[in-house]
Amino acid sequence: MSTISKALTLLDTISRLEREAGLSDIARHCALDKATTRRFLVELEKHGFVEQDPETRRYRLGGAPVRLARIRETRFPYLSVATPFARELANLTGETVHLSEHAAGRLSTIHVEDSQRAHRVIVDVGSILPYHATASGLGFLAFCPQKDIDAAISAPLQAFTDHTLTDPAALRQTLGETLRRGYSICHHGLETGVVSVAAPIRAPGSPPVGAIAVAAPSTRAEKETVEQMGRAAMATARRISERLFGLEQVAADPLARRAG
Amino acid sequence: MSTISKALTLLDTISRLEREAGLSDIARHCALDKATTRRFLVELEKHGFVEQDPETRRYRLGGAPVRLARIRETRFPYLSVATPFARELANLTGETVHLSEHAAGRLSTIHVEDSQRAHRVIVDVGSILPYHATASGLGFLAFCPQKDIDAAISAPLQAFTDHTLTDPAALRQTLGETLRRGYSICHHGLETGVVSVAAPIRAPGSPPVGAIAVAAPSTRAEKETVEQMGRAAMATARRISERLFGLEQVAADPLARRAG
DNA sequence: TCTTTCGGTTCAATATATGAACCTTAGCTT
DNA sequence: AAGCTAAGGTTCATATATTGAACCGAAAGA
Repeated sequence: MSTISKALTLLDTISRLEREAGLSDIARHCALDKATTRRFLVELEKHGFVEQDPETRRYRLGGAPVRLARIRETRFPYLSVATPFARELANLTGETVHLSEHAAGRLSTIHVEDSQRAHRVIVDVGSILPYHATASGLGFLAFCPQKDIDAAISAPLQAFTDHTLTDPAALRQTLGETLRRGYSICHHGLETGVVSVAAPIRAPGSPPVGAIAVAAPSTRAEKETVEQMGRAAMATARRISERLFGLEQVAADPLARRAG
Repeated sequence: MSTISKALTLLDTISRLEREAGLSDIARHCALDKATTRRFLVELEKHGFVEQDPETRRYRLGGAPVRLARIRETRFPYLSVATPFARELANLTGETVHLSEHAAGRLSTIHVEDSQRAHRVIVDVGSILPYHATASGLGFLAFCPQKDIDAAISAPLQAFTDHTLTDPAALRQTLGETLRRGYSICHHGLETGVVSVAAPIRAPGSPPVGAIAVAAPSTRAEKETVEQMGRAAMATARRISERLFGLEQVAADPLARRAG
């Protein structure tokens, strides 16, 4: 194992510890020699990734990641990361795939991979996806904190078709099912003749950052096909989430584990 | 130099690049061998600190720091505590406010609240603030122990403009004035046409953790305005410090700790 | 008081990092 | 289309950084 890997694993271990820890403690947790642990800590401290409390001599996570995270946020390449996965999912399912981002309290389409088929669903880049009437919206909302769900449901729920879910109680039940299932299903919610499935792109400790959805004409959407697409969307969303936020945290998330 | 340091320096270099960069580019920037650079990148990628775009094969900052930064924030909520105060200060002054954190021996910008005006100062998140050439740097350094001041002044002092303070004696005098005044003033230190003021965010018994600064175009920076902004920055910094560390400790005599 | 454990250090043994040379592919010039 | 350049990536003998048992002094328990 490379030195870099060992050091970054140590950093990860420190980040997982509930409280600041001493040298011997950290060495034990990482199964590393005390001398090695110390050298790693000193190097990491030089670069601000860990801090040592001058009084207790215990070590804690440093401030350097904050700067990196802020830079990352300003350049957040959500689109370029997710696009290849979306294309893959489009190739796999043969249906139109679209990617949405949560911003300004709304879910908006930021990328579309069109199905290759002549008879296909068209989704416009830039279109707003209502929470209650799209698979993306449901898949996103189901994994949000309760207060966000309450806020979304307390808003007026427009009926786009006669299948659109507008009853708060029914909506809550659907969200519960979605949460348990790991992906959402929406029949004719926004437009008749369209069935879609979606799964959230999830951030550790935050609401999801967006969703990825597959939309198919209902003539091609038998129960089994819908389930296959849903599972594929969920797997793709999971892979995107892992790429965006790191493997460990997503894997450690209890909800994600339950879903996977 | 240790492998860890080299790898973390590489990471830092990547974070500074304007755009995603290719392998050879990064190797050149870091003055490292291409093979070494590649191995570092692979290791860093394994841990999510860098990402490689599968299409362009270029490398960029990864998502792992986001997770670490979140953890850091839950334990030491500097950013989330200070941001509302920064916004308030920006509203009050009508000028761009930026917040910096001290880590790895450098002061880096971790948050910016832009002025609402069309003619305003632009500050990039992630940028490094030299001690001798920015209000943030001066405001931070003035409240550090003497040995830190000596260390900072003994380093080469680059002249960014013809107003940049590069004379050690003049710098020491400015730091003394800053300490007595409670906030720093910097005219055209890093860039001509910009005047800024800053005050340190202080931790009891330790050097400051960072600084908060107001930056204005010099056309709007008359003496009285600068003094107003300085006092406002100082008051804001004090309130942030109090929120982070509690009232009593921050209120204690600052100079008593200079020996530290 | 004695014992254990702590943070931290040393240095010979050794595992790991290194980089010149290499390969393949992509894009540009002639 | 041939020829050139520079890209990303790989190999392996050499060189160097990493390793950890043994060590130290201090402090916390017994």
